[in-house]
Amino acid sequence: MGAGGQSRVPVTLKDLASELGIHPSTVSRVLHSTSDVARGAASSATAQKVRDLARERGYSPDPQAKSLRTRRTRALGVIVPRLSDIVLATMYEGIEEAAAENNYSTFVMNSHDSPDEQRRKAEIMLARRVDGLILGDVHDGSDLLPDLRARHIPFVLMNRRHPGFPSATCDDTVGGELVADHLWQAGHRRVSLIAGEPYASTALDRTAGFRQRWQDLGGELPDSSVIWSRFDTEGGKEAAETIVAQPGPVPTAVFAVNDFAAIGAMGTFRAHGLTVGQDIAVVGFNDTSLAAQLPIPLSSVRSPMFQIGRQAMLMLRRVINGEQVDSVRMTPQLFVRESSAASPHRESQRSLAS
Amino acid sequence: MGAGGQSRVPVTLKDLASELGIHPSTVSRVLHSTSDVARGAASSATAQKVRDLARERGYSPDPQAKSLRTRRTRALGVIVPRLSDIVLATMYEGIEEAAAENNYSTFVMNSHDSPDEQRRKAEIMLARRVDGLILGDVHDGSDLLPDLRARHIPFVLMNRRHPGFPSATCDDTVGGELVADHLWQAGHRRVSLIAGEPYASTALDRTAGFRQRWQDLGGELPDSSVIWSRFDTEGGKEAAETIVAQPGPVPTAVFAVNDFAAIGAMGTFRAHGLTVGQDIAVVGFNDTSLAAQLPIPLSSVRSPMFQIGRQAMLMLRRVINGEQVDSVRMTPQLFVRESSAASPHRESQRSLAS
DNA sequence: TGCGGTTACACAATCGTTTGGGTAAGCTAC
DNA sequence: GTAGCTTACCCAAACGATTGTGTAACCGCA
Repeated sequence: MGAGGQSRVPVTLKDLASELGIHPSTVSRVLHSTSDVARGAASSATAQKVRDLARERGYSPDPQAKSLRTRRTRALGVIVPRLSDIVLATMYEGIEEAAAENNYSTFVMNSHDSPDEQRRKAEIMLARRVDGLILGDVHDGSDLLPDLRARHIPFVLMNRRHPGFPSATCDDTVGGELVADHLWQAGHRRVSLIAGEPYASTALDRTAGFRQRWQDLGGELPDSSVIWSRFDTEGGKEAAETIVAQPGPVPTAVFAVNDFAAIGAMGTFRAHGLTVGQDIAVVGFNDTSLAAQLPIPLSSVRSPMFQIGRQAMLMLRRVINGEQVDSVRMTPQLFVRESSAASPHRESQRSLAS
Repeated sequence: MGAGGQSRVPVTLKDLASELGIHPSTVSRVLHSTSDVARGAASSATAQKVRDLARERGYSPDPQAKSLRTRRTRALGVIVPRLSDIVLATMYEGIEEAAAENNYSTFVMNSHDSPDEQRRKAEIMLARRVDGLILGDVHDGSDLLPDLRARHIPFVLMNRRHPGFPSATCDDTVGGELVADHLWQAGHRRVSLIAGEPYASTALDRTAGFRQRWQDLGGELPDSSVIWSRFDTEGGKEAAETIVAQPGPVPTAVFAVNDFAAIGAMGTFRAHGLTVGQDIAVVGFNDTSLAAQLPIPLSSVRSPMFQIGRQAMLMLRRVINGEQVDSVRMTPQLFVRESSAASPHRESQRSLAS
């Protein structure tokens, strides 16, 4: 039987009203009024009877009818490249938690990082009349954003930022700087970057942060040492192949802007006879739950993914309520593990066995 | 601007009707009729004018108004333990694809594998008046299921099955058998299982399938060699600690019913000086994208996660339409990689260095 | 006694669709 | 010429909530 008792056809305001011999509008006002005294709507005795009966019958207002009248659905649309990316999935968990706390529900869709799909999915969400959108897959120079703004649609960005629009992100620039400091202090001088997708602000900022700090420290980072790649293991693998195939000595350290790319790269290095953590240092980004658990634990920059999701939802709520909001950039933290704990070998001019 | 042209306040049937000087109901019938001749509702000339104007104004019917009238929301509820589990996230991608193809939208929520939360989230979904539920987190002996059935709520199970209810799953029993065959043929005789959570049919079936086949082959598998654990890396790590701490020789092979548990276990074995793939074979389950890319590539049973998600959605659609459906169990496939490619050492009675 | 002010409700319109039932006009058939 | 059938529409009642505007009844008070 449980708490619900809800039958197939839900009970309506009218049902409650006729059972109590009063008008539906009175029931509505009682159940609706935030203050516990139903302000001028009903006597406290009636109010109590209404509330008791509502509870007993398991009344829950029909959201469709409510939305029709109020023009608010209390539903949000979330668009991410793919939910099977644990980074976005974790952010979504933050969104869901904050949404549930605020009586919002969320639709999620995958755009596979394709601008066309992104637009299509956004239109589907809007056709559903969501109250606002959280976009987790903005591309550099997207034309969807100004479009949405022109149509006065409430939205915020998540994970990736875009100038002129509110976003909840990790401070990726700082994240890149942390890695530069760490590798420099460990004595590395010859490094390569697995830089991610050039249309994503995460990749751009992490790379830029690293590069700027590295150069400030006196390091060199030629363009050829910055390899753009996909964010997954396959992308990291390919980038690592490129790195080992380049003329000259192999770098003593590699910074991959994503843990999965880092894992892919580790596999490749190992296949080429390099021991990660000894012959070559590897640092990832996001500190996904896997990083610390890998056979060779991976150094990684922890970004507060769950909190970013929460923030994004809370920001969107404020945008929906017509408030002005500022972007937030949450501070990351570097966790150094075995994959980059050692200093580079002296005889680091060694070339590959293969 | 763009394809939409949709302004802030969407255009309604009445808008179109008054602009054409006809009645809203006529417009509705024209836009509604599936056959391209609007059956008796309007002349083909009028019908064409209606369709043209609808397209031009970017009309899209208000789903709330429609639902209010039709008592169907074309929304589905999906409940999973957690979306940051790539297995469930991948299944969800399958659901989303199939849902989009059928003009359904989906709400997803995380239950964290807690029966209380599962029930709470289900009630939230039902309060939203979803047309049906996909449950990806059923526990053995759940009382929610009969409850939902008594309330005539359409639902299907996904990933985990439960006797008497329709589900889309991997054939986990076969999966376990595949691993037993593989390890037996490779010459292993002393194995341990990292068996997962005992309330999940996935864990139970994979374990049972392995165990049955192993015994059929003439192997022994004492209860003490079956370690129940969480599905994540941490769980795998702890289970592996238990295994190496047990009296007697370390097993030559370990089957973890989940890739993440397998990865955690690999880390532990390595920390104990065992080389995975040489001193100890490890096999995982699900063949997540990571498995093949690990520094030591992980043997794993591939379950068609995406297809399971698709199937679940298609089954639910049929349940919603009042059809009778049977459970589907999709066939898994074993991929043997370095982590279990070698045969056990001769002098496998060796004990740990630590 | 009568007046103004509250209290405690009821009434009805409205949101945007869908859908069962009209009905007027035109045509066919006899 | 009219019965009967189509064609091409219109009308109005829902669906379940919210909300602006009545309005009786009652109270206090002069």
